[in-house]
Amino acid sequence: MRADARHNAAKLRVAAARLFQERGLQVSLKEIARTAGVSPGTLYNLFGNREKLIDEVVADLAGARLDAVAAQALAHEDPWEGFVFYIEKVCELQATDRALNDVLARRYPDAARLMAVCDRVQATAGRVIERARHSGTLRSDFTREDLLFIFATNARLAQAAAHTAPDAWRRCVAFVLDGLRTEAGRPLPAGPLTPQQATQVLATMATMQ
Amino acid sequence: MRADARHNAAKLRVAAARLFQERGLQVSLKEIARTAGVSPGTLYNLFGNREKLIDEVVADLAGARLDAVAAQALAHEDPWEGFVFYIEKVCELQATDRALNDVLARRYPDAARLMAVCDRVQATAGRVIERARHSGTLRSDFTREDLLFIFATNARLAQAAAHTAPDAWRRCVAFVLDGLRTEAGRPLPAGPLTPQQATQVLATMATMQ
DNA sequence: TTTTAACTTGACTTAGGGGTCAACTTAAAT
DNA sequence: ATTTAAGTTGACCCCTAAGTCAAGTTAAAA
Repeated sequence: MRADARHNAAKLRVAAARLFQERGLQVSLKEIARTAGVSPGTLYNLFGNREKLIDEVVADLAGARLDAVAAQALAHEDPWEGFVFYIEKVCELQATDRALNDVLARRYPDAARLMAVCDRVQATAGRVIERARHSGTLRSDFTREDLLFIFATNARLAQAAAHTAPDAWRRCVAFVLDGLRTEAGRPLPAGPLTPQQATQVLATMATMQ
Repeated sequence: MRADARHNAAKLRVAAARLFQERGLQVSLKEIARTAGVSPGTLYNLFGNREKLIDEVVADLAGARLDAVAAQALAHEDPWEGFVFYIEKVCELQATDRALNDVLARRYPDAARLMAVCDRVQATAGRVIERARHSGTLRSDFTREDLLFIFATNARLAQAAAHTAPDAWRRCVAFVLDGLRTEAGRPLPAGPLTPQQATQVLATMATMQ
C-alpha cells in the first residue's frame, strides 16, 4: 500500500467514525468522502462498500465500549444493581452514539466483526440477566430477548431527546425497571420470543421507515 | 367540480387510505396515484400536497378510532383496568395501522384536522390517567407525556413484530404496566417533561432515520 | 353540435443517494 | 531521470423521490 493511500484511508476512517457516531450508519458515503477531503471513488477504492467500511471503523470501538460496560456491570457486588447499571449505561451509549443502534440491531449481516460484537453483547447480557434473576430481585420470566427490545425501543427516545431533554429516557427506563422486580411481576400476556424471532424483529425495526 | 374530477378524487382517497395504513404516511405520492390508476399530476392537482391529502384522508378515520378507544376506556368501572385497556388498544391500533404513529407524533403540523385529533387524544388520555391515578392504583408521578413516550417507543416494536410475533409488544407493555402500579413505584431519576418538550421530542423521533 | 373551461397527462426539472471507470497523477523502485 | 504500477479523480451511470407545466382531452353548458 502506497503512502498516499494509507493517509487517505486514515482520513476516511476518522471522518467515517465521526459521522457514523453523529448521524448513524446510513450517512451518505459521498459525504464521508467529502468530509475526509477525498473523492467518492477513493472511498470505494479503499473500502469497497458501506458494510466493509462500517466493519473496519465501528466494530472495534463499539465492541470495546459495550464490553467495558458489561465488565463493570458484572463487577457490581449486588446483581440487581449490576443489571440496572448495564441497562442504563447501554441506553446512555445509545443516546450519544447513533451507530450503536444499528450494531445492536444486526443491521449489517455481512460485517463479520460487527456481528461478532453483537454475539458477544448477547452472551454477556445473558450473564448479567442470569445473575440478577438468580439473586431473586429480577423477575424470573425476563429473557435476553426482552432486554434487546428494551434497548431497541428506548434507543430512538434517547437519541431524539438528546438535546431537548437528555434525561427523558431515564424516566421511561425507570418505569420498566420498577416493573422488572420480582415483587412487581404479574403473569405476562405473551410467551418469550425465540432468539431467531427477536433477531428478525430487530432487523425489521432497524430498516423500517 | 366536474364528474371525472370527483371520481378521481374518490379513487385517490381510497388508494391513499389503504397505502397510508399499510406503509405509513411517507409512501410515495406517485405510488398512490399509480394505485388509484391516475397520473401524479392529477393527485397534485386535486390535493395540492402530501400534508393536505393526509389531512383529508387520515384525520377523520384515525380520530374516530382513537375516540372510540378512549370512550371504551373511560367506560370501564375500574379506572386502572380502563387505563390498561387504553394503552393496550392504542398499541394494538399502532400495530395494524402505520399511519397512526405519525398522527400521534404530530409529524404534520400544517394538517389542521390531524392536529385537532392529536389534541383531542392528549385531552382524553389525560382523563384516563387522572382517573387511574385518583383511584390509587396508578403511581402519582406518571404524566401524560410519559404515556405519549410509551406509545412512541412501543409503536415501532408493534409494527416491526406484526408478522413475526404479533404479541411481542404485549410483553414489553406488560413490564411497563407492572412498573406503573403505585406499589411498584420508586423515586424517578428525572423530572417530568413539559408538553412542549414532549412535542419536540416526538417530532424528532418521527422524522429520525 | 359547438364551444370552452375544467381536467388530465406524463415527460420534465431538481435533488439526492449508491456505485463505476477511463483518464490523469504520483510514489517509489530501478 | 525514467519507468510503471498504484492510486486518485470527478463526471458519469443507475435509481427513486417531490413537484411542475405545456399540450392534449373531455364534461357539460349553450
